[in-house]
Amino acid sequence: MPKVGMEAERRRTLIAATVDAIHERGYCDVTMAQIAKRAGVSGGLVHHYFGSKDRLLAATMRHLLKDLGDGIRARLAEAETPRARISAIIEGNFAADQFQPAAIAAWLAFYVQARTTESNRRLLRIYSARLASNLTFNLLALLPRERAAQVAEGTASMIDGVWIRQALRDGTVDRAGAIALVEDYVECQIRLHALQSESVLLVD
Amino acid sequence: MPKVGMEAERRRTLIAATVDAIHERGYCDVTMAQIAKRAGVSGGLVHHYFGSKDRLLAATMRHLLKDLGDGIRARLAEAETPRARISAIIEGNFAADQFQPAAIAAWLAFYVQARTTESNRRLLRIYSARLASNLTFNLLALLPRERAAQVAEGTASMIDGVWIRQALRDGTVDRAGAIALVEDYVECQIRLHALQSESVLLVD
Amino acid sequence: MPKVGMEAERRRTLIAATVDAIHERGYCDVTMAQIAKRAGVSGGLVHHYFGSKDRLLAATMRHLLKDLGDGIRARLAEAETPRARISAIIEGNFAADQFQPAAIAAWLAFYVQARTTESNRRLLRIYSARLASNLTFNLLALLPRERAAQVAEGTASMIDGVWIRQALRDGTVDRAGAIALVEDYVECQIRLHALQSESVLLVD
Amino acid sequence: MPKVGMEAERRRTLIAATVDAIHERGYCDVTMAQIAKRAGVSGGLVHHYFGSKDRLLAATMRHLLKDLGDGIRARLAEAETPRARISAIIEGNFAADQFQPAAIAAWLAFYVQARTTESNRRLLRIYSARLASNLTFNLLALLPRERAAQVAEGTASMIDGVWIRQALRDGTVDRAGAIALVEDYVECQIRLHALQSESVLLVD
DNA sequence: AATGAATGAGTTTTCATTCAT
DNA sequence: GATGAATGAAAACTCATTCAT
Repeated sequence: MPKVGMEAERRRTLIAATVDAIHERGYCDVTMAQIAKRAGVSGGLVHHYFGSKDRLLAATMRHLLKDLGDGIRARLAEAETPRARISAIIEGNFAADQFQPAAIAAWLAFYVQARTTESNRRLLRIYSARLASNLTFNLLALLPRERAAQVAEGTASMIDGVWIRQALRDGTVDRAGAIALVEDYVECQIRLHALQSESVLLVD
Repeated sequence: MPKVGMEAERRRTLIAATVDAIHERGYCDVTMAQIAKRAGVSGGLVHHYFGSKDRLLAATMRHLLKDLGDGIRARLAEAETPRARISAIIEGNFAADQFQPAAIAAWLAFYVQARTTESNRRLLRIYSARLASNLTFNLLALLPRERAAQVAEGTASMIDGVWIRQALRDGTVDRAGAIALVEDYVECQIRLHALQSESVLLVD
Repeated sequence: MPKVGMEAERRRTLIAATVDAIHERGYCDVTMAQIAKRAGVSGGLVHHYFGSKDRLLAATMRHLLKDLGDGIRARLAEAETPRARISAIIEGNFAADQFQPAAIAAWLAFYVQARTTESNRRLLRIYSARLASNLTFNLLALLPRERAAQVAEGTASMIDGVWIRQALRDGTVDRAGAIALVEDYVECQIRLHALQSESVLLVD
Repeated sequence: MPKVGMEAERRRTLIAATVDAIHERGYCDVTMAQIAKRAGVSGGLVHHYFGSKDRLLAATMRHLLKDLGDGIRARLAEAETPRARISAIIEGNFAADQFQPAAIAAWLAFYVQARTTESNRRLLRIYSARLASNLTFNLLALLPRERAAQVAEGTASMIDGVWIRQALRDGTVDRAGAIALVEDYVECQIRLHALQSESVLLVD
C-alpha cells in the first residue's frame, strides 16, 4: 500500500503540534524536541520534513493565515450585500476553529515576531492589506470615501485588539462577544452617518 | 567613594538597553551579552544589578507599564470633564515617549509573553482592569450602563489593536492618526446615543 | 538502528570518567568538560544522559556505594561463622577494586560533601547503619551487648579512618595492611574479653 | 590611636568567617563574597589581607592545625607518664574548641582537598607524622616495637575515622564518646599484651 | 522513511579579582 | 586602609542540527 498523502498528513500533524507547543510553552521557549514528542515522532523526522525550525515555524504561520483566509472567503462567497460582506469578514476573523486559545497564541506570537522576521512581516502585510481593501470596498457602499478608509482601519484594529486581549483571559473564549463588539463599531459608524446625512437633508 | 545614585542610573541604562535590544533583535533572540554591550558594560554587571535575565525582563516590563501609567495619570489630573478624561486616557496611551518603535516592540513582546508568564499576566491584568474601570466610569456620564461597559471594552481593544498593528508598519509612527481613530470610535458612540435619545424624546 | 544497551554502557563510562576526574582534579575542581573529554564524548552528551552535574555526581556516588555493598554481600554469603562474617565485612570494605586511589578519592569527596548535601547524607547514613547493624549482630556472638555495639562503632570508625588517611599516601595502596589493622582491633577486643571471662571463671 | 594588632585581628576574624562559611555551604561552594559578608567587611578587603582565595584557605588550614597542635602540646606538657601522654594526645584531638561542627567541617574539607593540593598535603603529612611518632614513642613504654607502631597507626586511624564520621551526625557532637572509643582501643591493646606476657611468664 | 544518539555552538550565570574613589 | 562597582574568564546547560543505522 503506497502511503499516498502520508507526507501531507505528517506535515499537518507537525504543524498542529507546533501550534499546541507554542500555546503551552510560549513561542520563545518552544523546542523542536517538544514538538516532535507532541507529534509522537522522533526529533530527526521534523527536520526531515521541514528542514529547519525556522521553516517549520514559517509553514505553521502560513497554515494559520490560510485557514483564516479560507474561512473568510467562504463566508464572503455567501454574502450578498456589502453590509453582509462586512459581517462575513468580521465573523470570519473570529471563526470557531481559528479563534481558539492555541491558534490565538500562535497567531499573536507570529504577529509580534513579524517585526523582526521579514518573511513573517511580508505575509502579514499582504493579509492585512487584503483585509483593509475588502473592508474599504464594501464600506464604500455605505460611507463616503474618507470615512470608509478610516472605519476599515478601525475595524481591522479592533479585530486585532480583541485577538491580543485574549492573551489576558484565562482560556475562556467569547466569540459572540468579540463579534458583537466589532459589529457594534461598524454599525455605529454606519448609523451615525445615515442619521447625519438624513438631518442634513431635512435641514436642506 | 562609590558614586551615590549610580545604581539607579545603571538600572535605568540597562532597562533602556533591554528595550532597544528587544526592538532590534526581537524578544526571543535577545541575549544578555547584547544588552550589556548596548549599555556599554560587561556581561557580569547586568547580573550584578538584576540577578538574572528573567528579572531584568520583568523590571523592564514594570518600567514600561509605570511610564505609561504615569503619563495617563498626569493627563487625567488636568482633565476637568468626563469627556476630557476619556480623551486624556486615549492620548496617554499614545504618549510621544511611549508610542515609539522600541517601546512598542518591547510592550508587545511582554503582552504576548504574558500568556505563559504568570507574573507578566498579573501586571497586565491589573493595568487593563484599571484602564477599563477608568474608561467605564467616565463613559457613564455620557452613556447608559451597558453601553458604557461595551464602549470601554471597545476602546481598550482598539487601543491595543492600534499598538499591535504598529508592528506591521516600517518604523513610522502616526500618533495623531492613532488618537484620531480611537477618538472617532468613542465620539461616534456618544453622538449616536445622543441623537437616538433625542429622537426618542421627539417621538415622545 | 540504535545499539541496544548503549545507554547503560555510556552511563558506566561516564561514571568511571567522573571518578577518575575527581581523582585527578579534586571534587571541587571537576568540570563537566573534563569528564566529557575523559570519556571521549561531547559535553552535551553528559547532560543528555544525566541531566545535570549534580545528578551525575549523585549517580556516581550511588554506583560506588553499590559496588562496595555488592562486594561485602558476596563475601558475607560465603562466610559461615560470625567471626568469619566480621572478617568478610572488613575485607569487603577494602576490596581490591574499590580500595584504589581513584575510587578512594571520589568516595572521600562524597563523604565530606554529604555534610551539606542531604541526598548524599541520606545514602551514606543508610549504608553506615547497615554496616553497623551487620557488625553488631555478628559481634553479639562473641561479646556482650554493650561491648558489641562499641566494637562495631570502633570498627566502622577505623575503616573510615584508614580510608581517609589514604589521602595522605602517595598513590600506594596497602590493602593487606589496612585489613590487618582493623582485624587486629577486632581480634584484640575478642581475645581480651575471652581472657577476662576465663579469668573470672578461674577465680570462681 | 595607632590600631596596633588591627591587622592580626582582622585576619583572625576572616579566618573564623571562612571556617563558618565552609561549615554552612561546603568547601566547594564557599565564595569570597560570603566570607566577606559573614566577616562584615567588603569583598575587596579579603583580598587586601590575604591576596587570594587560595591563600585565605591555606591560612585557615594552618590556623586549624596550629590550634589542634597547641591543644595537644599543652596537654602533653602536663602529662607525666607515657600512658598519660597517650591519653593527652587522644584528648587533645577531641579538644572542646576543635571538635565542633564548623571546625570539623573545615578540617575534613582540607583533609580531602589535600589529595590534590600539594601544600595542604605537606602540612597534613607533617602533622600526621608528628602524631604517629608521638604515639609510637609513648607506646614503646607499654608495648614491643612492632606492636607500638601498629597501635599508633590504629589510634591515628580511629581518631580520623571518628572525625569523618561526624559528618553523618546531625550537629550533635559527643566528645566523651569519641575519646572513650579511642581510649578503649588503646587500653585493649595494652591490657591484652600485658595478659599475654603474664601468661607467658606463668608458663615459663 | 525513521530513529535517536551525538555534537558543538551559543547562552546564562557565577565569582575571583581588580581598581577608582 | 577600605569600599564595592566593574570586569572577564570559566562554568553549566540548552538545543538545533547532523548522521549512522
